[in-house]
Amino acid sequence: MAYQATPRTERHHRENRDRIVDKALSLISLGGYQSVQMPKLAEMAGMAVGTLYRYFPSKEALFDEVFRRASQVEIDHCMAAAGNSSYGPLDRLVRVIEVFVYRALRGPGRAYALLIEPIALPVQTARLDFRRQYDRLFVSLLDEAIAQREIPVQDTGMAAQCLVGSISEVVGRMVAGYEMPAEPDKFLDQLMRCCLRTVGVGDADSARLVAGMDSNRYG
Amino acid sequence: MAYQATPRTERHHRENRDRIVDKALSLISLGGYQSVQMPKLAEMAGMAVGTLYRYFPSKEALFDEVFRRASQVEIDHCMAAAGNSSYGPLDRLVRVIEVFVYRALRGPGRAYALLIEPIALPVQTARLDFRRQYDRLFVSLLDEAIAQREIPVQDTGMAAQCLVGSISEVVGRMVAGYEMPAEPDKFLDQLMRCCLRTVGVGDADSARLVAGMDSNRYG
Amino acid sequence: MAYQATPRTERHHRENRDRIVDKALSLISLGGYQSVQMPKLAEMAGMAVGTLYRYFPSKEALFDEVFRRASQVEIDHCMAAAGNSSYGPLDRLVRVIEVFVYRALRGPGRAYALLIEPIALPVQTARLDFRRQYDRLFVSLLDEAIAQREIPVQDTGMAAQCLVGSISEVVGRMVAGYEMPAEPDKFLDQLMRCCLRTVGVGDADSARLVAGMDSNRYG
Amino acid sequence: MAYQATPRTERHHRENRDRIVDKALSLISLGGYQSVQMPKLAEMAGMAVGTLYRYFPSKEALFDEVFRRASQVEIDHCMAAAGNSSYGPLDRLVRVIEVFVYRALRGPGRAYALLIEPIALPVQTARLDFRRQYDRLFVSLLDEAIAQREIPVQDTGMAAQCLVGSISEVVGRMVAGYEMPAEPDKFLDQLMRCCLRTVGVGDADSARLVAGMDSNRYG
DNA sequence: GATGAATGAGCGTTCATTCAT
DNA sequence: GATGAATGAACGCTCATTCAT
Repeated sequence: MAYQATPRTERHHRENRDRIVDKALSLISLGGYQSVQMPKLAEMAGMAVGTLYRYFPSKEALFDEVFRRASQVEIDHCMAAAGNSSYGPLDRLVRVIEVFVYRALRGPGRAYALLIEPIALPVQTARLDFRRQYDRLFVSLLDEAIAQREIPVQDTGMAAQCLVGSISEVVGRMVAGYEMPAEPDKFLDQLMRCCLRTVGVGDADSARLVAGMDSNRYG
Repeated sequence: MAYQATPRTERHHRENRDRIVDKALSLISLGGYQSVQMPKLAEMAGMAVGTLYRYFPSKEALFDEVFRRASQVEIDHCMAAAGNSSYGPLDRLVRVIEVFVYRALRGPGRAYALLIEPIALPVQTARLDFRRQYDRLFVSLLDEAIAQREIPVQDTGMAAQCLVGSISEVVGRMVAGYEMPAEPDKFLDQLMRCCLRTVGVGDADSARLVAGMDSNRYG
Repeated sequence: MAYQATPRTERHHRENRDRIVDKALSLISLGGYQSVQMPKLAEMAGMAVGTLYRYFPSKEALFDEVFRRASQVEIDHCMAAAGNSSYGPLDRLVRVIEVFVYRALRGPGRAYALLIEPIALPVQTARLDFRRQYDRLFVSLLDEAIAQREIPVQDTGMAAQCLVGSISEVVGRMVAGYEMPAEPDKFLDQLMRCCLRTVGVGDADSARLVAGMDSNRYG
Repeated sequence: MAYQATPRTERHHRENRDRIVDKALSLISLGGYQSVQMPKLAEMAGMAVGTLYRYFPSKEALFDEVFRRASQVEIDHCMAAAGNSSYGPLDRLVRVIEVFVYRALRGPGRAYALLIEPIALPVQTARLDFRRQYDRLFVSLLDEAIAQREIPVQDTGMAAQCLVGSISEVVGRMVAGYEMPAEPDKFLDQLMRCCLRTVGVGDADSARLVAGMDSNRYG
């Protein structure tokens, strides 16, 4: 056999790395970053402490990776929602926000860790990157919406940041208190109207956009 | 002796307490909450470790005080901007946002600590309180603006949270990177337009509102 | 007035000293030696911490004094019981043991502190002195009993130590657990028989000696 | 390889644990429980502080183990002396007391720590257990002696406590002062007579029982 | 490559004692 | 003589990291 993309050791290595990240994310989702202790994590991942350090030079580097991976999963879900080109850009923006919010509500521990939980400064950079990815997603949708004259001309970079900030603030406050809103749909509806106003869509037009939302679609 | 508001011991006590809080805030502004170690702080404040504990029962209690004091200064500035009743509610909202942003830009370390710096959970509560005070301020201005038909009827609680989130996000990203925007005035102008759109003010009307802004007024 | 045994300052000094010792004994009786903290004690005694150190050079010295005074009170009660010369020496021995046991049962915290509570080594010396005083009391009663042929000739020093040990052990176990025996009178009766056997009095003769016991006599 | 009772790591672990306990007992024997400080102990045991905590979850747990081990050695010696069924129960009682006393005289530091040294309350429980084991040993011998009509019917539980108290008191005073009696044999003889009287054996009969004692037998 | 026992600097906190006022 | 704020050495304990096997 001439070609072997992933020889046994390499696959093994990747599997171990994945297992570490997985278990770390589990711990973080349950008890936050500070609940992760290297010996405990090693045991959960079925390996020795020293082995952890073959895969990650430090706890911080591990957290960075965990953070980036978990973020990427969120981003991917939102990208998927944004990518369905059979809808207009504003409809897709609405879908993205829906996905963001509903996923946060269903995995509040993870959302808390990604959005607001205290973490070492260097990892904060990753959090900023995470948010910047949302920016880019929003910017592209807003630029498209402007091109199609669905919303007025505006500084889309700034608008995107405001969207990220608004959604994070509202969702973050909820998950920080581990309280779910009494009527999630109505709550989301109000948040959505604010977000749409932020990009120049009046409440009259919002009504049509949010009409088709169905919370059961999102996992 | 007719007047002795603060006898020597009382003044001394307050001065020590203030010095501790000051030094702690300095440390926090430079290296974040986690960089504050009681022995180090004691040395900086020119006293023994035990003395720290005469003033604060625990590190956590100290952080709480530091946070609340610093927050209160910010809130007070914004309240002052909101209180000038010779202007309409929207004008005052614009002034509050201006103050919020300019103060953050001039004291980025402090703003970072107040807005986004990782911190122990119990102090997070104080941070939430801090944000809720902004909420209340915004809600009262927005309710007034609705009553005067300056903005459309809306969920002002949600709008207030979105304002806090938007401003915090935008300002926080700046101070997290310790980068100042190239053109602060133009930058603030864009942020203001977003905030105003969020509460239902179109860009056409924004122009008038932001016209009178003068960044030199704020310290 | 030519003679003044206790000038004002001296009386004041003694009163302060007494108050310190009293309060310390209260604290000890409630929470043990380790519950005594100098600042707390100073407050209870209505004086400053520094003043405590004008009366006692160290905490240990204070404990020593407290221990000796409290011991002396116990010893005095037992001496009183031993001193009533209208009874025979064995009757008086029985009375002394009764007093010892009943007082311990009524003030278990104090008894625990005097008999078994862990304490700094130098104060242990005072505890040994305390026990030696009981020795002497027992020795004198036993010598008298031998002279009157109520008990056989024996090493009364050794017998006295065994009495102190037996009573302390039995009482100490009770107060250590803060459990009172279900039937104190019967319990004391059994202990008394053991003690009397130890000095050579058979159970037949014990019966007569313990007959007149009345627990209501002792405070 | 047919036999490997203790693989290297296990043996190593046990050796370390033993070394810690040994060093702790040395420190205790010299300076008492309160003289044991974890950093100091770690140094003496040739390991880091953290390593101590791999073997014992807390200082208290360590003390508990040290106390129980040292106690068990004493108990075992006494049990051995009690178990030689070729002698009658009273003879064996005498042997047990002999062993108790002689061992205390030869290791006064250890005896002091086990019997009277001040110690944290939780470990006091272990000390009480230690004494209760002696109780049980004495009770079984006394019950047997009553069955064989060697001693009169009596409350053997109470008698056992009195024996433990008497012996501890007498031995404890000696070791507390680190003074050895001038004539150990005669001293033991007197103590023995007291103990025997306590269980109802007159001095006349004691003489026979103590006749065969030989202090050189005990280590 | 994997192991996991060992490390030790560092933490927050306590409290008997001191000494300037 | 009295004060009580200040002291600071010492405590038990943690846990990310290392390295001999």
